[in-house]
Amino acid sequence: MRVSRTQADKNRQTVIDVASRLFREHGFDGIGLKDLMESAGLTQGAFYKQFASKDDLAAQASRRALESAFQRWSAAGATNPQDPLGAVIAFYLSMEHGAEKMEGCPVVALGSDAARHGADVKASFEAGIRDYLEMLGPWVGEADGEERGGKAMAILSTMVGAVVLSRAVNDEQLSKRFLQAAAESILTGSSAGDAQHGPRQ
Amino acid sequence: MRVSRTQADKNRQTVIDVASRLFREHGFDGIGLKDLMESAGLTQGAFYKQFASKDDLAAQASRRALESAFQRWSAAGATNPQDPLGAVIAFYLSMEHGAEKMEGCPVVALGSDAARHGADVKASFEAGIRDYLEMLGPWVGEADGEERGGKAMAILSTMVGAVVLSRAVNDEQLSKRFLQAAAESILTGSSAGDAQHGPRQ
DNA sequence: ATTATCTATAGATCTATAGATAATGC
DNA sequence: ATTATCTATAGATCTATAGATAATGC
Repeated sequence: MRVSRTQADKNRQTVIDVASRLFREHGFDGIGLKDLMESAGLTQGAFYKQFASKDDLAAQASRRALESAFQRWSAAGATNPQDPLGAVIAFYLSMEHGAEKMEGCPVVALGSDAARHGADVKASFEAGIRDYLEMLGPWVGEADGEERGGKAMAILSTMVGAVVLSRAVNDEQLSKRFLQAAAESILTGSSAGDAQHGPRQ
Repeated sequence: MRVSRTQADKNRQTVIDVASRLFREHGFDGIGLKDLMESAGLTQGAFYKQFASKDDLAAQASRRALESAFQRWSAAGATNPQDPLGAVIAFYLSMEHGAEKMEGCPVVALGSDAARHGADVKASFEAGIRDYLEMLGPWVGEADGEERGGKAMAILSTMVGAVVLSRAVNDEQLSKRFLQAAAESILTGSSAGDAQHGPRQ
């Protein structure tokens, strides 16, 4: 029954990966260790040799989720070096992102949950959020220093809020309008709807 | 043991009120019916004569929470008829609001949870969110119709996102900066930090 | 007679631990 | 000899239901 140390390491990574997705889908309290471990191909009993507690896993899975989201941002930005911010916004503020809770932004999927959890989970979120901000900073096309940081924070707030709101309603049309309004607000730098009234949906 | 019909009605309202606060504090999955009912001064057994299921209560408590939040917006806006938007933002984007999860905005406290729940819970959120938007509409000082609606949606997104982000991190200074950056971004209508670099904290 | 609430409980699930097993690592 | 995983289980808690009780509503 015992496996090699490298295999054990791989198993632990798998658990963290699986948890980073299943927590986003069901919330920290919405899925148990039994289902989590079985989704990773192990049994519940193996859990406590790898993690101190469910909260410990929550913190590690949060970190992993934020890292993976950061890589998606990075990849999206690289598709259009002329306008990386536009590229990130195009995927982040899309209905597709709204639909894929499991792989989507962990701040949206678990932000409300994180606020209720301990310092470890919040530390994971804080580190990931700082990474987001550092990536956004050079893209916001503004002076420097404090102004730039402020603008990046405002943009990130708008993005997160728009997807949270779009996922909390039934009406798909309303969801879409939240995403569009946020994108327009960010890209025009001021108000929404300036450039288009037409049939672009 | 039986109580009058009016008393039973009052009890049901109390359960909904209590749930609207405790769900915001602990999440839908973070508190059980036993604690919920005892906090309302009843026992668990009385629950199912009043509600069809826990999800049913979640939907009703969400509606109640959104209504109560709407009234706070309304009251805040009324304190400064010259600048109701500024007044709402002053309380919404404050550290005090960040601290009071139980009485604060339910979209922030339960947005991630609502996205995972059924159509009833989402209907409650949708109705409340539409109320927010209708209130914001006339305040955003923009043309009319679609533009105004878009701007209201972008502003609401920024507000919700900023408080979600500010609650998900440990560093209080970072929390504050999210709230400030969002407020400045909304009030200047464009970028953040234009008007102030000084010691206003 | 009806019914709002109570006590009690069924049946499932939750986190965490204990002890057995079998393969690794020395 | 150590240890990663397994099976099994303790003890708590969860949602939901059943039946008893006692007051209301007719």
